[in-house]
Amino acid sequence: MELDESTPDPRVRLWSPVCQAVALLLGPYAEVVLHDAGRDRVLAIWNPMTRRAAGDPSLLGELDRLEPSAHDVYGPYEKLLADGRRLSSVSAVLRGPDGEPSAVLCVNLDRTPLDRAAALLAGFAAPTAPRPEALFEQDWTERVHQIVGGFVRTRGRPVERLGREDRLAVLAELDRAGVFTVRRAVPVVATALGASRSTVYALLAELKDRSDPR
Amino acid sequence: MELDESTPDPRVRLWSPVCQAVALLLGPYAEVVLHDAGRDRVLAIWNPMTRRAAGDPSLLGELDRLEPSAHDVYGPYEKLLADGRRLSSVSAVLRGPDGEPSAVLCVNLDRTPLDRAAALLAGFAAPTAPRPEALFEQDWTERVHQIVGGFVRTRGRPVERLGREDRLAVLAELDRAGVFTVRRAVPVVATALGASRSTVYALLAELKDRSDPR
DNA sequence: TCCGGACTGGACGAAGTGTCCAGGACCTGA
DNA sequence: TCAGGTCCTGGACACTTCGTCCAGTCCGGA
Repeated sequence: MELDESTPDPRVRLWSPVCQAVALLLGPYAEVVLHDAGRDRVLAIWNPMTRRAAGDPSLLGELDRLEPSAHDVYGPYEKLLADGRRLSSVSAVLRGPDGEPSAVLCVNLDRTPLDRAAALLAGFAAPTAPRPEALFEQDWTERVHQIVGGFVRTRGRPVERLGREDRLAVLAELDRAGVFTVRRAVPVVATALGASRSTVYALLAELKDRSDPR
Repeated sequence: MELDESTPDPRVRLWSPVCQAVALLLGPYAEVVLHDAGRDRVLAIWNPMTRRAAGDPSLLGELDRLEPSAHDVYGPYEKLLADGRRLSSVSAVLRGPDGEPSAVLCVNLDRTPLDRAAALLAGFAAPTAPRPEALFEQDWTERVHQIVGGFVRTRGRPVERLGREDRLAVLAELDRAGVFTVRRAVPVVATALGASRSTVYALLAELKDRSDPR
């Protein structure tokens, strides 16, 4: 475990045993993080999988997805580490005796070994099956223009005359279509929309914070 | 083992040790059958999964699929038992000292437990509702694992034992699938392949200059 | 035991990404 | 016509990701 020794937080003392237990149980492939939700900082961390330590900013957007929920538990949802590892994560809001949120617990489980094991077992002596031939959308540029074009048609006015809301709507659609997971997509979209790169980023930011006003 | 004791066939004495070894190795989920190809009868059987015994007709069409082949080994192919169990089967033509076919060996492996285990592992802590919706290609990470997994299956060896050529082939396939147009794809692929980022780039470069030696 | 090829982590410059800001275009009401 | 908005823009910037390179390590074969 790594702790900020200078400030022995009572919350850490309170929850440390559970965290430690979970960390031990799930072995080297699970990281347990205790967050200070208010300050967006790491309170303590067990089996860290990245370089984060107590006191660091929380990062990783572990607290982003806490949309209202009846129970204080979220997930499991998928996260992707920079080095490519796939994580399954669950989060829980921890409340003090007064019922007020006091910390957030996150458990991040590295799925890679499981995935590998599953693939291994599934492949063991398996019949040489036809490959799951699966192509991506080859020309995503085409797709962008298609979407923009379709939108323009429904609004009945050319790209240059699209208003702010219109552009937001197109961008939302493009985003839903996953266009922005593709490399170099933003400049292409900007051009297709007849807007600048800056504007696209600005609109994108606005979209994000409309759907998740924090 | 069940043998037709009344006719101690020399072929059985000859092949029995191998058969027994295989039967022991693959435990209770594999059946080993020695056929008299000419007479279409069972010569001997280890760990029988059905009621067949030595002397019974071969049934099951185990000898049907022996289309001409350079090597005398066939499969693995899939068979289905009456009770629904999925089998992976391999057959081999066994030849005597004179080079003439003398018997046919079949190993039938019950895949059900493996399939179950694979499903279990794959589902362990799996995200219930992964990331956002997407029309384009929502979980390309999944796709990467599928492609790699499928490939592993055709080669019949786990990821860590793939040779250089194998890896090149997987990468070629991933590339054809357009995986590398996606942001942050390389680290993910590297992890899935159990290789380093450096290696993936190196192999990718080699692929490129094989197809375009300039 | 040594050798050579393949893989690795680390380092690095190049490219791409996202944010910020000081203009400037445009609208709108006075 | 002007003042005060809003929105967009290009440019500058810090930061991340990409792709390359290299010295060191691992490993199988002579």
